[in-house]
Amino acid sequence: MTPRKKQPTTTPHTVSMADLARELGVSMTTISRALSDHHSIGAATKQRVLKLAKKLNYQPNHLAAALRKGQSRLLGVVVPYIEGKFFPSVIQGIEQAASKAGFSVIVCQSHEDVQIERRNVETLLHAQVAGVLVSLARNTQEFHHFDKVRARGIPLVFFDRIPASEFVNSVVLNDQAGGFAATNHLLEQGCRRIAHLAGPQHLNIYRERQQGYLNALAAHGIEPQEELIIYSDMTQEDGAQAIRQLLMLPNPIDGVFGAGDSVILGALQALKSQGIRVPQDIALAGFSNEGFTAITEPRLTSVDQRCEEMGEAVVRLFLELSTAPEAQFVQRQVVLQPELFIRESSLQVTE
Amino acid sequence: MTPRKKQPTTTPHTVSMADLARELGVSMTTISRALSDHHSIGAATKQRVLKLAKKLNYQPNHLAAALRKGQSRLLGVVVPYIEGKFFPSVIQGIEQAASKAGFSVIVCQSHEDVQIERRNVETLLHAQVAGVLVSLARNTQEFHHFDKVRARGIPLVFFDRIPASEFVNSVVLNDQAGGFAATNHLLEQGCRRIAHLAGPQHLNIYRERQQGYLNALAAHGIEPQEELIIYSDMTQEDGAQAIRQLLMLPNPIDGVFGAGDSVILGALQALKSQGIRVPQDIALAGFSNEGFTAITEPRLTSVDQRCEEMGEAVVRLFLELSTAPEAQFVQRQVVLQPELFIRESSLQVTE
DNA sequence: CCCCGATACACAAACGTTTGTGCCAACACT
DNA sequence: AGTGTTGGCACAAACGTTTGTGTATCGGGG
Repeated sequence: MTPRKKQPTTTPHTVSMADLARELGVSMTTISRALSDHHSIGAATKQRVLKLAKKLNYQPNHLAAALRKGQSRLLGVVVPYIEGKFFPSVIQGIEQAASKAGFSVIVCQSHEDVQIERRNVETLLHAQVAGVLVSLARNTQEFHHFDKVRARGIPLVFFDRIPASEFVNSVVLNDQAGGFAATNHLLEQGCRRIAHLAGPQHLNIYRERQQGYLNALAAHGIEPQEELIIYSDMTQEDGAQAIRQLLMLPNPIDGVFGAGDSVILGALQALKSQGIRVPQDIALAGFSNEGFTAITEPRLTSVDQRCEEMGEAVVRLFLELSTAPEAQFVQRQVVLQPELFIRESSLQVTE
Repeated sequence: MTPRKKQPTTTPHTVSMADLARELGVSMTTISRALSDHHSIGAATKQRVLKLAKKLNYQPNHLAAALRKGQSRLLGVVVPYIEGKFFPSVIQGIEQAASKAGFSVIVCQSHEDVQIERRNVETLLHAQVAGVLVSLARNTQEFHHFDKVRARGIPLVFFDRIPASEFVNSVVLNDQAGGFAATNHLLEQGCRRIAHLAGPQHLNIYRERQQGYLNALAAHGIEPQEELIIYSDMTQEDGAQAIRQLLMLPNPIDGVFGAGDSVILGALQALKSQGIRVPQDIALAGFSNEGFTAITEPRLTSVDQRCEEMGEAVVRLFLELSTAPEAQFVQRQVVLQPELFIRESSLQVTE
């Protein structure tokens, strides 16, 4: 009875640096340095190591490296949600730029809940990420959960939805320019009484969009009217509700600029159900350039947010922070320029 | 001159188990076991450890644990894309179930490219994930890049888009039942010549949906017609193109079942631009229950895919595989039942 | 001939956990 | 009193890297 070896159903023992070292009769130091192209290793040795590594299909254990070096090649991202167009596109930009720099990306959703946002940040720290990239939940008004990130000396970058009046690094769209462009466009199309469907004012983006709206009115010498500004959470239903409210005003409106596309979609549906023509009676313009803006009838004019550029910019900022740690103490803000996509919902109002 | 201590601008030295041990005058073993609720540690000691850990704000280094234990608490997900509704929702389900089980989730997009898919798998293995969850890219016809995953003994679960004729664990929707339900519904509404906008046949989901279509026809004693089945990549433009082609047939059609919502959206737009009424002249039904199905006019009937349930099921399957490694050698397939959402695009065709 | 600086590599100590094994005391049982 | 059992803890070796320091050999400049 030949003592047959037990089947290696156990862990297939991934090949480690130690194996390479034994095989080549050199020390692990040499292996490590050869693989990371250290200058103190001869070209010939490097070649031998590389060759053997390929032959044995050596896979570096990044965990061990991360443990030893105290930092991983993982990037953590926290976003409110990943439905719609904006965040997926930004994430796409982040992934692309990150992978170029040799980083992988973890994505977490806060679902607009600061509680979950807190947990997400914890999760990411647990995963020993090298950086944390955040777009805030709607109800985040307090930012202590990010202190831990800074305390660990990990770069922290906010994008799009950033903390108000905090000393942070961030990438944002010039929302004010976007709001201005959209409103200005409506004005140029002949609108004179333009309503604004505004978002929660503690979020920078909605404040800025509204400011753009106000500036555009001012630029055309039009006095803003309080009754024309409707605040809400920007859902589709909110948009319909707002329209019902606006239609009850004595002086009819002739245009609406919404700080989001969903709210404008709701407005459009409410208008159509009342038999009001868009854009002939009331012109519409939204914000975000969501996919469905090209589906509705008429198609919706909207402000595009340069999503992928934003993702790339976020990663660039992260890389700067991580290579120059002293830069932690200066505040950086990158501002991207939006672009207005003009479609039928706002065209040919006059003539 | 008091010799003031140098500012600790250096690494804030995160508190480790060693610190706890020193503070409490016990060994690290005790700390580790107390924290993981090991039975050989006294209740009193556990309390002391837990209390101190909280007080010092001890954060476990999961990297070290993963290194030691040879497995992390990270789950890798590869999907073709994260736009639209389906994948975000599935991911949502995955995240939820995973976080309950103490896992975090990394998401990668293959962008429908098998090359990138390969790289994604590599990335995930580098990140030392505990499991790999995949929905295939459109052009993935060969599966060797997944061998490495199995070789490392890491659970591998496919969902929705799964390899044809491979020995794998998977979670899928009963696409055939979905195709049947949609087509059957059109038939019940009075349609008799129903076209099918089919997808790439090497993808299981599209084959199944088509089979459901054929079965429904057969169940009503209707002979399928080759000319009524149009194959494409299922984009919006493909849908419009297909309609143009179908309208040139001598015998007019009275219904269309599309294997996706985008392709049906294109069809709807093409029909409307030709002045053909939906659903009076031609009824429509799609697949996926995308968000925009409730926006179009008329709203689109569509098959819902139980996205979140799928995500949960995927994680459940992963957990089974990882706790019972011998189960690696049996094939498991979970099948979810779809649900038909009936809207105006298919209603009241007759009478 | 001596010293200096490269060049090329090895030693060994980290990084922060987990875990098999060993030790000791206390207790219960025959 | 001797034997077995159990509870409670410590020792030390892993896991797979990275890296500061040490130490040869060699060539060339003084």
